[in-house]
Amino acid sequence: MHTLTPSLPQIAALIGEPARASMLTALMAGKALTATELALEADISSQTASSHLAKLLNAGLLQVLKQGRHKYFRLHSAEVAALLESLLNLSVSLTPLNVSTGPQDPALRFARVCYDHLAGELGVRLYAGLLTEGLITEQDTQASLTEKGVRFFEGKGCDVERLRRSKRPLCRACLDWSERRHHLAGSLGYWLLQDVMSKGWVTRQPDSRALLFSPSGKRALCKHYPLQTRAC
Amino acid sequence: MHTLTPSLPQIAALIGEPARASMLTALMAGKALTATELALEADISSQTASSHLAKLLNAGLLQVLKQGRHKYFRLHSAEVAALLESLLNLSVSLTPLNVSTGPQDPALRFARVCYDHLAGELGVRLYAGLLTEGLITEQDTQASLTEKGVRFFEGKGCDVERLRRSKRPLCRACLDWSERRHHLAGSLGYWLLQDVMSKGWVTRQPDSRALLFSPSGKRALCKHYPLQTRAC
DNA sequence: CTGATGCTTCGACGGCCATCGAACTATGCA
DNA sequence: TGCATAGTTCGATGGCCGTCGAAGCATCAG
Repeated sequence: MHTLTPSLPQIAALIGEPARASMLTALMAGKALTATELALEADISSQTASSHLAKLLNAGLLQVLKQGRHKYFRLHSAEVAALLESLLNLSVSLTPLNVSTGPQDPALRFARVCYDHLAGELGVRLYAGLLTEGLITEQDTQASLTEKGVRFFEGKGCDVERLRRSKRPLCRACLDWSERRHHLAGSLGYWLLQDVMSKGWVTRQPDSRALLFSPSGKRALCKHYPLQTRAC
Repeated sequence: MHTLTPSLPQIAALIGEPARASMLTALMAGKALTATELALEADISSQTASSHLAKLLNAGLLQVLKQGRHKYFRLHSAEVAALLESLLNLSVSLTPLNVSTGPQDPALRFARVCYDHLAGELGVRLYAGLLTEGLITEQDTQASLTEKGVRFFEGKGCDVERLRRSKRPLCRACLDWSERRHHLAGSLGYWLLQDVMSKGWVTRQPDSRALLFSPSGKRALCKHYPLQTRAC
């Protein structure tokens, strides 16, 4: 429960502590994690983690779900995720271009989860393909589904109208951490990731944001979605 | 110049210090301010302010412009402003509804500048009016100009296509600090404020984010733009 | 040159808070 | 019932950093 109404600098200070920032970015993957998992993620003791998590809860940045002797934490709302995302984007945009960006792990660079949608090289190529096929249009960080795009996704079994009625924006362009180009976020980005996961084309690597594509899954993705070729 | 590439928690920690947060939010008004003005704003000595400003500059959050013996600071980019805005929005949305929100000054509550667009009661009523007239549509924080809206604004002398080509999004719904309802942001929001200011309907109060509408200016605004009535 | 103003650097002080050991409670398993 | 594990509370320690006084540059006015 929130005891004090957190002000802007208080929220920023909470995120400004490296251990807490580690936990929060770990939760960007969208999965709920336990206190010990988060302690490992941040490389701190469980006591310290407990104190941090209490503060984040108290400020309303996290939700908690008790299950037996475990406590599962997740981000409180999409607004919190959006804040973390804009922080991440800013830190990326402030980083000089000559240093290598993002994670080193090739699997992470290739395909990973960003909060709840597809990121990495594959996410960027998919977004670019949707754009060149005229299925979405872009104006800065604001993307919209075209008429053609609506027909395309409904042909894949997506209830676009239902997504549109949800609280989150339908399409958003999210700046990719490692690629520095946009990938698809928003409720449609969420639906898309769910779709390719439900079809078994991809599986989540345990304890990581990385996504593992089977060879056949990768072929299927290329066939059913317009991926831009690597070259460009 | 940026010596180190600031990471996410570093950026957050910079904003998390109350004095620095004061300076940054003061700069949200869009005007460039001198070091002493910012020191006054944050209620700290000039030495301390100098140290804070050096850190913000070094992290790439601010730009500086030397003019004689003065230094004018402003936010480095629209991305920084967007980050501050999402922080502000989150702190508003986390604040319980039973406490009075936003500034006490009635002039500030009525009309003020939010970075570079119109906020306050008038901004909220204008946004609602645009919505009910079908000039814009809204899906969560994503607003778009309708065909009718394009014709409306072009009739007012706005080059919508040019705005669309700018780096910023054309329309954005920005959660109003005092009113807790949306007002119009994005490049169109910027154009609109410039328009009403160039027409002399409103003037900026010196050293404040408040906007002063003359009686005739207010009438003109009501006549030329669809303001929602106070009641709703 | 002289004085005034804007801003910076240096150094010392002080407070806040992240950290972890130790001890404790709560849940699950056999 | 007893042991193991998850999580919390308390207290002591230590480090980081915001703060301002004093002194030092730079710029401008005369």
